[in-house]
Amino acid sequence: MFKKSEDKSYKRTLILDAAMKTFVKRGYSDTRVSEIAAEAKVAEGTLYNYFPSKEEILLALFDEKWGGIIDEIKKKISRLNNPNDKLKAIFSMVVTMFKKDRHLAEIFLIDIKQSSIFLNNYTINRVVEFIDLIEEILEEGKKKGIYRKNLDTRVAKMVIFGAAQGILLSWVLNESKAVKSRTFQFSLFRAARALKNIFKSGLMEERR
Amino acid sequence: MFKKSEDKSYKRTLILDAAMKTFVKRGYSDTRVSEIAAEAKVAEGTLYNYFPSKEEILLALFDEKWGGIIDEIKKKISRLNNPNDKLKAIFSMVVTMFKKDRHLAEIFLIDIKQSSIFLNNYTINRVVEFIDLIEEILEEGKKKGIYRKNLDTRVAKMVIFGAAQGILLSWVLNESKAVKSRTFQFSLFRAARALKNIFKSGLMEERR
Amino acid sequence: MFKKSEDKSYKRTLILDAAMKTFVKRGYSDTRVSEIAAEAKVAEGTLYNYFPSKEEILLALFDEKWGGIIDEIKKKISRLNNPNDKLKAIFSMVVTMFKKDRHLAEIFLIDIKQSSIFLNNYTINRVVEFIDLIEEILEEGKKKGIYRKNLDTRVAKMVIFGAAQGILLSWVLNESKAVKSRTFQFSLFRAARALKNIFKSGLMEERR
Amino acid sequence: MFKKSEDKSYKRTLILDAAMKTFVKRGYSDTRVSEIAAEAKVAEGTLYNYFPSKEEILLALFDEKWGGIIDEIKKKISRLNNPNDKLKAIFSMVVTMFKKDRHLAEIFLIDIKQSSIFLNNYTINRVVEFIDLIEEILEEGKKKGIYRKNLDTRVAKMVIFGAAQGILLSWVLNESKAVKSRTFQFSLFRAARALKNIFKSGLMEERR
DNA sequence: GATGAATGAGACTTCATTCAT
DNA sequence: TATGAATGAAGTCTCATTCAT
Repeated sequence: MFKKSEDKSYKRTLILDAAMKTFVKRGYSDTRVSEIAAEAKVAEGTLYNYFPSKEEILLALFDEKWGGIIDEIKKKISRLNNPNDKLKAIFSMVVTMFKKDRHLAEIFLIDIKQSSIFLNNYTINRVVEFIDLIEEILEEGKKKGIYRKNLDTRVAKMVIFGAAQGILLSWVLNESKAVKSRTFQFSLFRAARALKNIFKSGLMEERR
Repeated sequence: MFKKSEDKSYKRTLILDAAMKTFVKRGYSDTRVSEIAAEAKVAEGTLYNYFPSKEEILLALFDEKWGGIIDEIKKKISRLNNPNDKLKAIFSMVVTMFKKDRHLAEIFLIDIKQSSIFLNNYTINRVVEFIDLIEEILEEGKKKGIYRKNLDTRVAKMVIFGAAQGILLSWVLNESKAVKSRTFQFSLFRAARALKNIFKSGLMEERR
Repeated sequence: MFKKSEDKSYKRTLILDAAMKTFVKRGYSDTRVSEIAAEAKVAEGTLYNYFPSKEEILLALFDEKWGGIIDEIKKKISRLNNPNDKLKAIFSMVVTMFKKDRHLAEIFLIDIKQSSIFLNNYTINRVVEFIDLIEEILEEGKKKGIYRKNLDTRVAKMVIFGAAQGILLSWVLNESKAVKSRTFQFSLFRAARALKNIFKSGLMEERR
Repeated sequence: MFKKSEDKSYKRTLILDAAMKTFVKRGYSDTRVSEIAAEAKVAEGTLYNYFPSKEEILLALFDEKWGGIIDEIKKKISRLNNPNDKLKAIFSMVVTMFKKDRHLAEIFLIDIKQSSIFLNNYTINRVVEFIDLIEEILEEGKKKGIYRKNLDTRVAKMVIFGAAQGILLSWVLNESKAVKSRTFQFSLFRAARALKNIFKSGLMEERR
């Protein structure tokens, strides 16, 4: 009762959350509409009162969940000057948000290449937007003499993005306990700190 | 004719190559058995003379293609001493192989998390094996005083693995031309060199 | 307000009219209950306060709209003696009514054979009643020596009924403009006159 | 075995025949794909090896069954001169064909107005083609002084077409035994002869 | 009574797998 | 062994009907 009146799109959110959970767990193609419905605790038909198709659920998911993050990130870093602080702010926000909304982390990992849904679709652009944002910061840092003159920013942005994905993957798999290995055992915050160090100083021991 | 008699599993290879190409292009779930058959230029029924199911094709693929790489990598780095050289050798081999077999690069990108096929399955272990190989090298480097004492190797290995994935993604997307953006414009070799620099010295300008 | 209180079954009529319009436009099976509700400007649930099911709406429609016509026709021709006048009266009434209520014409065209609803159902009997009425008139005309002795009345009634359907179809299609062809271009009254001539004298030039 | 090799599109024909039977019995929208499959004694999936959708089955049906008749009719009447003979030939062929292929008669009765499939679709043109063919013959008859000068050919063609439909409807319903009434009891050939008489001399007793 | 969101049975269609040739 | 038509389980989606408000 309470929740319902609190937000007239309560069910819509329920469905999006359920979809996110299942898309991430099994992948888009292997997720059954019936699974999303069961997870959301509504009838299958109800999904179609809120979204015209399974595909539109995925697109809405990207648009609303992921798009929101980017907008927040952009607002935040616009108030910062130092490129280092900006990158740090980005990671800090991403990590914080992911800690808050576990499934958000997982959407970061959905394979953006495979599905033809994404290509020729503006949704992927929100991801590209994020990636290009990193490149801008790196370029700015080069101009200000903070980053190496010979830093290849086009490569670096993918490295940073990939690295972030890799860490999240570890974290997600670690908690899902699906894989038992030394590989996956760490806290997200500790990982973010380690990541910062790697990009700050590389892997090498300080030369004297 | 000739080829056929040369190797009694000629068709098997044909099918595996076709499967790799299509799995990578459309993802495992979105690939139709008929597509694999068409790509391999055999009848659908023929596939089932060589593999008991579609899933087994994927497993064989990982096992033979990817597994082969790991074995080669292990052999190669066992002859090296310096951890830096080992990492460099790994990347060099991966890059070279990917240049040679374009689709191999793409399999690297198949979402290893999504498919429930992979979890609870020994196949993922070949990937984990690769990732853990990196950790071993990093640990060795720490012991030898080459890498920072405070390097979190569990994080670092995922960062390196993710970074490699990110670069490959750029490369693959770049050539598919599906996405137009500053994001994806570079050669694989240049990228590998840039990656090395990032991990060697970080992003920062050398302090004097 | 006024209309509402004027007739406690005001909504019932609204719904029947809306149903007729949509059944005719799209056919019974392809008409959605939601379309009827929208056309009637009531909520879907409201329909079920007046009719127990979609099917019952169709049956009520036939019964009340079509049945009314037949009753009127029967009353009218009971006051006539000459079979020719009777047939003429029938056509005249049908044409006049169709001009007044466009959709009534269309219901005449609903395929009475297709829907299993109609078979084993008394509704079709109102149509059969109409058809048999024609036969009775023809038989009467034969007895009175007005129609040919060798006229096969069982065939003739279907011919007349079919002819009337054909003309209405032309008229309806003509106005819907859906089909562009010489086929469909004429006024209903002119058509009725032509129909009369055909049945009066056949197609042939008068022999002298 | 035998049948199969006799015609490589044996199954296709089976399916078309089954579809015709069921479409006619229940109407297009109320026919389930599973019913067609059952009638054809093949699996549901098999239908989709021959037709891309249920709708395409209907279109193929019209095109091949109905289209074939029109072509044959056109060829036949092109060898005749007298408009009366032409009309007679048309009816004779239609009747003969319908006697041979019972279901063909029924397709003649499928509601050509309801389904939006037919409008804006060339299929309906085959029906219109048939109807216009009648008009041409009537016009020719007028020019040659065989038919009445004041015959409205646009009306007459619909009357003739409607009449033919009416007769076929009687015949079909008669055999289906679904409706018990004096209405439907006659042989097709006798009906055709009666039809000819009606159009030749009208309903009226010969005036002396 | 009126509403329209929720429901779920059942429709069309896909596609991995089988099997007769 | 190779083929590809046939199969049918299972998927996505529709829509008549119900029911809480």
